[in-house]
Amino acid sequence: MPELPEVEIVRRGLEQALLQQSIKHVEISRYDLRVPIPPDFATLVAGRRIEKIQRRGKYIIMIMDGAHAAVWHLGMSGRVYIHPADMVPERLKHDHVVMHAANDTCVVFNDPRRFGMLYLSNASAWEKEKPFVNMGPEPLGNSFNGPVLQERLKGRRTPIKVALLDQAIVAGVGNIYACEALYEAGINPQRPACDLDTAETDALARAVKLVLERAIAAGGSTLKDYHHTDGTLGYFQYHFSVYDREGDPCPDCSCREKVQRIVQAGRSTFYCKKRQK
DNA sequence: CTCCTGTCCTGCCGGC
DNA sequence: TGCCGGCAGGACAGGA
Repeated sequence: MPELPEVEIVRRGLEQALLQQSIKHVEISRYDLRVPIPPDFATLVAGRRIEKIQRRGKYIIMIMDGAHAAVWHLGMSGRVYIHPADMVPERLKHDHVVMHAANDTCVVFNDPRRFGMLYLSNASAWEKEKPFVNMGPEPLGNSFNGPVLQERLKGRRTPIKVALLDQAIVAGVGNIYACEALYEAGINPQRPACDLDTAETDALARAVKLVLERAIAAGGSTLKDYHHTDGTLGYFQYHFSVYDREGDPCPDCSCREKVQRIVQAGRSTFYCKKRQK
């Protein structure tokens, strides 16, 4: 899925297309996402004006008049297409939700694996919902830095890679950027999280910020089927240092090592065992 | 508390 | 060509 950078790109696209627009109507063809869409979602959203579109971790929150907030997660395979008013969108398999705005912009949520999530909350209380109660700091905000990260890793003997995937440690980091940040910081993904010293957590916090910012600047990464919200492809030029590059030479060519793939907590980790200590 | 496993679901790719 | 196993960006529940 969409990790933080991809979700942020989607958020920006939605903001451009929908801010201050009213929702004319919503078509829902499948309610049975992993967490089902509430049956009255379409009814409650119809006629509402979108006042703000926020992101928290990998979630998008659309604040509407009438004190509603739509909370949206794209899961592993979710995509958002934004069709301008003059385009009649072709109906694709797995288009589960189609929102029509007053200006005839049409927003489509397509999610083959249906791991996504879409529900209604309250505009002033969405942060009290389950996903956000224990969520860690926003990595790109001022409240995330080396000391904060070190504090949050205290007592966690789990491998640092696995800890980075825990949304309670830091929000929005997924499998790709966890690998990339650890490579950038030169830290072995298998190190127990609480063993990192001050200099290392400092380097890691900086690396997390760097890889996320870089990816946002590149327009979100293009991986297999990731598309921008306008349906155009992302940047093919952008590629990862280690993620999905097993056997490739380490991009830090001075170490002359090959990228390794291991499995941690059931998920692939890619790293350079020479560069990452 | 932490940590480990299994599960939800479809699509795609590689091997035979 | 087709079938089958393994794997995929996430998050949660349940149990040790």
